[in-house]
Amino acid sequence: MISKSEKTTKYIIETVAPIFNQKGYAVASMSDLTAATGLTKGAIYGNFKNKEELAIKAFKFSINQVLKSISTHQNQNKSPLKKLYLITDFYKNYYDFSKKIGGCPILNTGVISKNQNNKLHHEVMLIIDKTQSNIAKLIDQGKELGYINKNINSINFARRLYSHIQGAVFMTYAMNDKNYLYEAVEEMNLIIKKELEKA
Amino acid sequence: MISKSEKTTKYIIETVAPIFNQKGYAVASMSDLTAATGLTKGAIYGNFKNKEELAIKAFKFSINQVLKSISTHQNQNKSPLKKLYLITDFYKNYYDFSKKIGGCPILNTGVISKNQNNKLHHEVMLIIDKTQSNIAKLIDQGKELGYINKNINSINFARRLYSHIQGAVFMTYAMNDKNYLYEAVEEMNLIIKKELEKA
DNA sequence: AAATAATTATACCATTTGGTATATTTTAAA
DNA sequence: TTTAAAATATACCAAATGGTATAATTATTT
Repeated sequence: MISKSEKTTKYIIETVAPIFNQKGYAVASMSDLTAATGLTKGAIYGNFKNKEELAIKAFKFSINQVLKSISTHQNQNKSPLKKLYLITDFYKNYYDFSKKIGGCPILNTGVISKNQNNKLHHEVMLIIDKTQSNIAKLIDQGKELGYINKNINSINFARRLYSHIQGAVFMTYAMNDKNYLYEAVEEMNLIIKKELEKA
Repeated sequence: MISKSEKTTKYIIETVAPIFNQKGYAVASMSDLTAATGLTKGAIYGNFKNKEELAIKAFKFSINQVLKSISTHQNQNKSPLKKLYLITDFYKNYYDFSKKIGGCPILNTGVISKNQNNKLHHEVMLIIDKTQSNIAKLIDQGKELGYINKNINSINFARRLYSHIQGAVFMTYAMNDKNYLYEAVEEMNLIIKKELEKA
């Protein structure tokens, strides 16, 4: 059975995640967190060792929200190639989607934690690695099934795709302009068609 | 003649710029700044209205360092098309270059100031706009001189170029891997060749 | 329902925050 | 070189920081 404290632990993480995502570990203050949750420091420190532990769990929660949504979106189709297109398609709505969770956790935490918090930065690297190798696996599957050109470097292509999209995510946020994402997705789709798809 | 205070004002800005660039406006504390400069708060507040004014001037200083270097690099050649290639070429060394000034000021300030400091965020947007229109102008000149395809949208291409490179800048920093920049530059060069250059 | 255990609130801690008034020093002008 | 002005250092301020010990409250078990 689910205990009371497990509920509040979950509640704290969910409530606090967007704040850490927006402000970063250092700037998100305990009073920000108590104000948002309606709880006291006693409650928060009763459920988490310190601010850092909470920040890391909050980051993982935010990331999971993104990964789950991508995964769900992907499952619209079984074909590895179609799944690739569904990934780029997902990012068409990424501005609105990520706004709800306080921005892109990879971009924000990636930049903010770089010179501030090694543990958080490490988490970011793990997620990027994981995401890229998932894309690479998809490409490999496409090769196996004969949809994708065999002489293309899967992990290389995954890196290009990810880098390209994250650039658009940054630009969209920095300039408040969704078109960067739209344009990048269009461009990536063309590249997938030209370079990956077998004639 | 250059007064003493003008010197210290300049000295403070230069010394403090990398700190703001790394930590962001809020996290860079006055004691960080006094420690780095070897000056006291009295000296700093005697030369700047408050921390925010200093942060903005520091950002402008950091940006100017980047823009000047790009400009110098570009001046190796007169041809607009060659200048475009020199821009992408500049970013091959951007990891090492920007490291010296505390990271990429556009990326860092763009992300960190987004939900924190409107004035800084505004400065970021101005610089991105300016940079993109400079690239667009170069493309337009290339059209005039007959080197570049006339039916290509200059500002659109500038946006793509900038977005692409900033993505690689982010990835390079987040992953401590210069290859993202190398790969993006290679890809951009191919795109310039294929889409811009007249046959 | 009573007793125990787990959870949350309160009140506090030392330290640090940005900023300022004033004293001291240094610079530039006479 | 003396004097006025400008710049820097010192000492302080109230407010906020992360964190903790303990008291009060709520869940859970018996």
